[in-house]
Amino acid sequence: MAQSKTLRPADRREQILQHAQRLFVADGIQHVSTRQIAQAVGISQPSLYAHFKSRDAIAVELSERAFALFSGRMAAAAAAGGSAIDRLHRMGTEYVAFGLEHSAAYRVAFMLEGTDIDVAGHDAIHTAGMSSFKILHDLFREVRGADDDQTAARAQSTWASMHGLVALLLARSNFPWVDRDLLVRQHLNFVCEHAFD
Amino acid sequence: MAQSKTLRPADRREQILQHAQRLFVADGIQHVSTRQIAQAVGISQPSLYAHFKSRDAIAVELSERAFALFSGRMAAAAAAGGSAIDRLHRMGTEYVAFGLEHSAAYRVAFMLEGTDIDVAGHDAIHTAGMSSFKILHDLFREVRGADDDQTAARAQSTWASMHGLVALLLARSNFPWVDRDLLVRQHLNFVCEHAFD
DNA sequence: TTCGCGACCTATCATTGATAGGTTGACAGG
DNA sequence: CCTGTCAACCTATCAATGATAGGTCGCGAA
Repeated sequence: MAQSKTLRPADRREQILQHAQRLFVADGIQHVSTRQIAQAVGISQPSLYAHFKSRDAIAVELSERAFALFSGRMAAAAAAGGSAIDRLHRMGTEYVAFGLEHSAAYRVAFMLEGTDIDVAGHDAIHTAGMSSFKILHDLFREVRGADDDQTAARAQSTWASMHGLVALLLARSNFPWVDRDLLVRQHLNFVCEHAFD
Repeated sequence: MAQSKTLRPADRREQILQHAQRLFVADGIQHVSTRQIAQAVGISQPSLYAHFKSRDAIAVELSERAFALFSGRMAAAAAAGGSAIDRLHRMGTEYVAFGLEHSAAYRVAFMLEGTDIDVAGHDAIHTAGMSSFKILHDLFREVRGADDDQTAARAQSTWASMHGLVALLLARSNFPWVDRDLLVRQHLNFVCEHAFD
């Protein structure tokens, strides 16, 4: 090790997160062991537990950070001008782009099969997800001028459509998809075009 | 054990599958250990390996069986009469109903996060999934009278919308969804209504 | 210079999926 | 009714995993 034997805790923490993120993205969260992470960092496996309560806590922290970004992007997309359909379209674009870019975080937050992580117990992720959905829900309330179950159902349905595209592209990457840009563009157009009918 | 010490292999196999299915549905596939399954059946843990190559092979076999059912239901929905939109609506209804009823199988096939199962290597599931998508794709080809990327994209987009609803309901069952029937009905109406515009 | 805190290590645990090799019950041929 | 073969089953064990216990030693404060 060229580096000094001990590091400031915060720095070591960042170092662990950085290596873990790289490994998670490369191999999938559940295929990365604590020993792999420790080896990449250059410390012993039990030393990880001085910085994180558990293996999943590392994944959760990475997701929390990614979802702070997510919330911001969704809010910005909703706040920017344009018609309601324009705003919805922009939110959808951001949603899909986020899911595909931060696939490891997205999996933890919305496709939590395969980890024991219960998102409900992690406020930062839960809050970011709920507040982002609230932005979407508010848009539907505004346009429809109502706050009933029908309106909520439309918002949830729209979310489901967005999620479905991201989730399928991530989970079945070997499927003979058409060109991804074409698919995403057409899907968003379809979902947004009649969203407020 | 009241039962005879040894069973016909086929019977023991069925017995294992039956108990495994119950446990998988109750606790989630990845939280069920081979020892739990063995104990439920009343045999030793290594004895499972006389009947199945691996733990995941049990989940795969259950999924294969469920997906045989799935293919049949999708084909029947497409073959029944009515307008193109009627047929699409019926397929969507069957799709969502299947996913929610056979959630463990659906997870293995389409949400394979959390297991090491590579569906691509399991022909029965892969074939059932592909053939079911082909039925959907054919419907779009028929209605649009074309077989181009646009048409394929519409079919894939529709699949994504269906999947999204099932996947989110399964993965985020604690979310404050509106009444499930209302949500499903409205989602299907929305997806199908303008599908062929 | 010395002392204490804590970041780090080695050793170890329980649990997991999976394998090796012996044991015994059931059934066929005499 | 014996006897040999086959295989379903068992116990013992493995390697890998996430996690914990307890000792060690470098760094900053006194």
